[in-house]
Amino acid sequence: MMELTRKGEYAIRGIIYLAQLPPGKVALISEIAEAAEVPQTFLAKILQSFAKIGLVKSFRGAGGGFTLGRSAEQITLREVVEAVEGPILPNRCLLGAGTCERDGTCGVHPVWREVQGKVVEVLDGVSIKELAARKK
Amino acid sequence: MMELTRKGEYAIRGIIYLAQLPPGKVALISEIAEAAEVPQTFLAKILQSFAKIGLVKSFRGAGGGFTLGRSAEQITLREVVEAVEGPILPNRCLLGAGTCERDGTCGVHPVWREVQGKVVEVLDGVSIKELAARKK
DNA sequence: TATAAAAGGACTAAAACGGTCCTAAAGGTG
DNA sequence: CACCTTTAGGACCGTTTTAGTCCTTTTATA
Ligand code: SF4
Ligand code: SF4
Repeated sequence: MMELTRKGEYAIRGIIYLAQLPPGKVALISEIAEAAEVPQTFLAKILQSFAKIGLVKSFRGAGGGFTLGRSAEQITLREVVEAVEGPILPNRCLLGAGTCERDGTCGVHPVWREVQGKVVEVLDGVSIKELAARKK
Repeated sequence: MMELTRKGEYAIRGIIYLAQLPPGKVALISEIAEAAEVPQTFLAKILQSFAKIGLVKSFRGAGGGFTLGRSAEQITLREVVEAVEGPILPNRCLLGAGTCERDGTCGVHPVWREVQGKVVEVLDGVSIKELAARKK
């Protein structure tokens, strides 16, 4: 249960690599992919989607590449994971009231909410900066 | 991320129904399925797998059906979920050392272990008995 | 023996996963 | 301007998982 997909794993590795670069330096997708040991074209898709939401910045043409969209301590692991996997939802009924017609009386519902809360708390508590530093 | 499948949801509903029955009473799969609002043949598969691991007991023939394998307070939500979805694993590398060759130096690894711990803690903390009582 | 269950196995459609590949667009460089 | 570099976007694809159904067999009861 609850497995991170490859996409999520790759995303994290890629963004940590970016965080380990000297600030302002741009990295080629080929460079990131190699360092993070991730399929290049797949990672490209991931970083492109990150660029759209501002998590990273991208530059085209010669001398282009990717950089973090903001400083590494302002990016949490949760953001990265959710950007790629969608919101942390142990069960569908957490999406909104009425998703499950039983949610009013259901005793399990609050348990899922608690699980969600705990996971979010952990993932929100760790920044990419921390992760980048730990690895060095 | 981390979504319970229908199978898991159905399993929980089904087993809670069993827990709400007077002790010793057996329930037909058709009865459970209707009460829990779950596709009958699908639930049958689930309960059959539960019977194999002793989570429920099954009786064939006229007057047969399903009962809990032990008392409801001795069955945790975690057991039910894991029986149907497999172990709680936010990431593959938690399966065992060496699953990811990076796990030695990886700073993210401990985060997943923490997530796993929290989720297991919550799910272990709630028994089917509690859930059955809450719903009544 | 007839009947009433669960058990087991085969099968399926649809979605998600885990990518690849090709073309287009944008930005530098000579 | 032409050319090269690099990301962006879209189409495509094989495999696995999900979410079931259906049919036959076995076991137990009446
Ligand atoms: S039955 Fe309860 S736990 Fe299951 S989906 Fe509905 S509200 Fe959520
Ligand atoms: S890189 Fe780290 S988090 Fe990712 S699978 Fe390997 S050990 Fe786990």
